[in-house]
Amino acid sequence: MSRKLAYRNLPQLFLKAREELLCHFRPIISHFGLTEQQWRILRTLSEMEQLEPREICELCHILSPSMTGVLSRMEEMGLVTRTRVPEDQRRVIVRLTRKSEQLVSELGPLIEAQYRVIEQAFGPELIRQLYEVMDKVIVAERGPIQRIALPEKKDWANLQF
Amino acid sequence: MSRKLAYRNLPQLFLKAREELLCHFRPIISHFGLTEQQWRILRTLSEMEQLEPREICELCHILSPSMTGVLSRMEEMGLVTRTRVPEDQRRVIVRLTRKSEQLVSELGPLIEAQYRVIEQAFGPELIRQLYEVMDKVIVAERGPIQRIALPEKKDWANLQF
DNA sequence: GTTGACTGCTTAATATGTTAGTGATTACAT
DNA sequence: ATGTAATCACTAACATATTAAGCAGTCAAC
Repeated sequence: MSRKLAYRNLPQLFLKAREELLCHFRPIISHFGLTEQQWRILRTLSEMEQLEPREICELCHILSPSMTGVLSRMEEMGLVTRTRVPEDQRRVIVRLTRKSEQLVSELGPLIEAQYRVIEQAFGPELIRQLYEVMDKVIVAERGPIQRIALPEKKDWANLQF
Repeated sequence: MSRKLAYRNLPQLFLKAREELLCHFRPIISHFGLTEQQWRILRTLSEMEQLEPREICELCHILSPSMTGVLSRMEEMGLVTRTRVPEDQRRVIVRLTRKSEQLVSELGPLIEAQYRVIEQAFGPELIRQLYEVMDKVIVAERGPIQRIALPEKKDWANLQF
């Protein structure tokens, strides 16, 4: 009767490791009145000039329904502009404003400085391993992963005992 | 005029890698009407017999304000019981119910099976490296990490250009 | 025994995550 | 040309994340 699963909770491990890193950047980002998601978008847009919402979703790992709210708040703050594509009325182009370009040019160096501090503390070798392993997990040059068979669905939530 | 930061967005990389893993477990968990957080709690409680909310917060990486809602929903579903500690009226003991113990004993093996499939696809060596690097990031046998100096706060959000 | 600091859980307010579905628009096959 | 499917952004409903603050219970110094 084994009480413990054979495998440690891997997604939870990622969550913890991510927080261990993020806690060193969060103060910087919130210092400028931004959320972490907003900074991801600003950083990405500063490198890509202009993007459409679904491209930003893909690059920043934010789901489309969240993106709607995030972008409209950023538009209200004057951080981005949204313009419809004339040729395709469904699509939208998102760009940085002068204000947010200025913001990125102030914030970017601070983020980089913090990375250097972290690299110093973690050791460059660990950072290198980190990128390496993460890329192996992500790139995933493997075939589609098998999905195990699931038993018939029981509505545990409403099941009486 | 370098447009790109010298460092890749590491927290975002963790987010992506985590999602790459989680997407293989999410269907299993939601098949039983659970959320990912609920499963984290069930799994932890099944290994620890009984825990107090703040301990669950620590172990499952869920903040206290979220925990309140998650636990009360789980209590309503009959997955956990919450009883106050007589000696200290502030504290609470959370336990699994028979129903949720049953649930874990059904769900656990499925999760393990999926882990084996993933280990197969990723290669055992990658999984080993993964645990190794993650632990290095988390254990953090390093001194307190320096915090860079921040410039005077400007309220960019309301700044007019 | 009061006062004051602290602890543990909760509430409040806002932002985002997650799943499902809608409406308008475009692309495509007939 | 026209009906149909696909695409894209958005809305809705609910759960969780995040920060700040509230509130009752405990503990210790006075």
